[in-house]
Amino acid sequence: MTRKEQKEMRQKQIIFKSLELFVSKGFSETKVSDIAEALGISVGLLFHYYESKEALYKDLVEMGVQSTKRLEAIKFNDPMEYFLKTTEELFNAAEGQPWVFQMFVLMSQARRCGIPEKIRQLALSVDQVEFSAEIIRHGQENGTIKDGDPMALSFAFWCSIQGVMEQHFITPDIPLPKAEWITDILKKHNRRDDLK
Amino acid sequence: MTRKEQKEMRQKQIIFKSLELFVSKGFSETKVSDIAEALGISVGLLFHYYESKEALYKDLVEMGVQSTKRLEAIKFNDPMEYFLKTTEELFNAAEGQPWVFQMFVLMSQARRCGIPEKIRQLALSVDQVEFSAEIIRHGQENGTIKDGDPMALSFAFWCSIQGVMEQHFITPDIPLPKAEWITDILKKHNRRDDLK
DNA sequence: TATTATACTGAATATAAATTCAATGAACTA
DNA sequence: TAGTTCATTGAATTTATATTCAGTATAATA
Repeated sequence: MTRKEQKEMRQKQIIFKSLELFVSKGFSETKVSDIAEALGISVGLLFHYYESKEALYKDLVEMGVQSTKRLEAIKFNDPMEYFLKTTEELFNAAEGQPWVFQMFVLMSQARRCGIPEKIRQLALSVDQVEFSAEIIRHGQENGTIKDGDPMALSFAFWCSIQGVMEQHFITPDIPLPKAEWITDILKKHNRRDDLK
Repeated sequence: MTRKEQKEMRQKQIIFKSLELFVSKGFSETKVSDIAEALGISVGLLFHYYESKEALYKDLVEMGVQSTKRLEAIKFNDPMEYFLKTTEELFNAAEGQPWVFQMFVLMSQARRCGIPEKIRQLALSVDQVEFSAEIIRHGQENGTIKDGDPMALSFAFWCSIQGVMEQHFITPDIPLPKAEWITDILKKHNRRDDLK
């Protein structure tokens, strides 16, 4: 194997394994020795590739920023379609490529206190809530999304996605919800309260 | 002040302040010195009251187990009423008595890896998802709750609550959702797809 | 009031985990 | 092939933090 190949392979190994560990155990709870052990390499080698545990984590958050931005680029005709597509895409990804949604969980983790402030700010720099609130406003105008503070609705939607993603990581045996269940948080249902 | 009073007051101080810190920063990220400093007492005194950081955390989780059980005791006539009442209660509590919902967040934290295994098991011993799935089954029978795997629906509901609670702790400025938005995840809406 | 118990402190110790480093061997380069 | 670079290791070092401890002050008790 050539040097270049070897290096790239190691970097990928390290990135993906540490993502997995950071997401399941958290930043502080994950020891560099855990990562090294999980990869079957020495701790020293980790420091050959990353100058510090923090730098490794920062690289991951930067990856997360990128993939979050990609979420915002999803094309859609109707607001509700955006949320349905996004949710489906995330839930599907959760099955096939674990890293897509691990990323999602990581980003939320990184926004909390207890994370080195610089990295935290980086993670806070992308924010779906505000972005989606704008789309929700359109949906309210064309009558497909229920009334209410768009920020609060957006918040409710994303928190739910977040909650599902995180919990799914902990208990992967419980089946994921259908995307429509979650988007029902936003959807305007034509009233027929008389039934009640 | 009498010795007894003094002791009780200190214990309360320690419990509530450490709950606050553990919830916002996580178990490992919270140093015992952080807690001591936040209370304006010496580190030594903390160890006078609790034999270890772990024991302190365990006490909190035990409190959490109690309050979770209290949630399960809520009286209701109709399944949807249970979920609406529960959600409203939680969201209201989130305003007045922060500890109620801090507890909620703590319990989820405690269920993750990275927490001493014994404590983790304690936190896992109460589980709203299974409990609520049963209620959902009733709701499906009487036609008020949408069709689908009751476990998955219950999971979706509780994960959403979880997500909202956690995020609200981080960004308390964003208004909390209306309880009905969240319960719409479960509610059976009479179809009128022709509109679409 | 004298004695005892205990709330409390700050510094000392132990420990675990991040980081550094000197040494080894395998791939490149001339 | 000889020399250079770099991936790799394992042990040494540093640092951060939990825990312990010897001593002080304040409330209870006789």
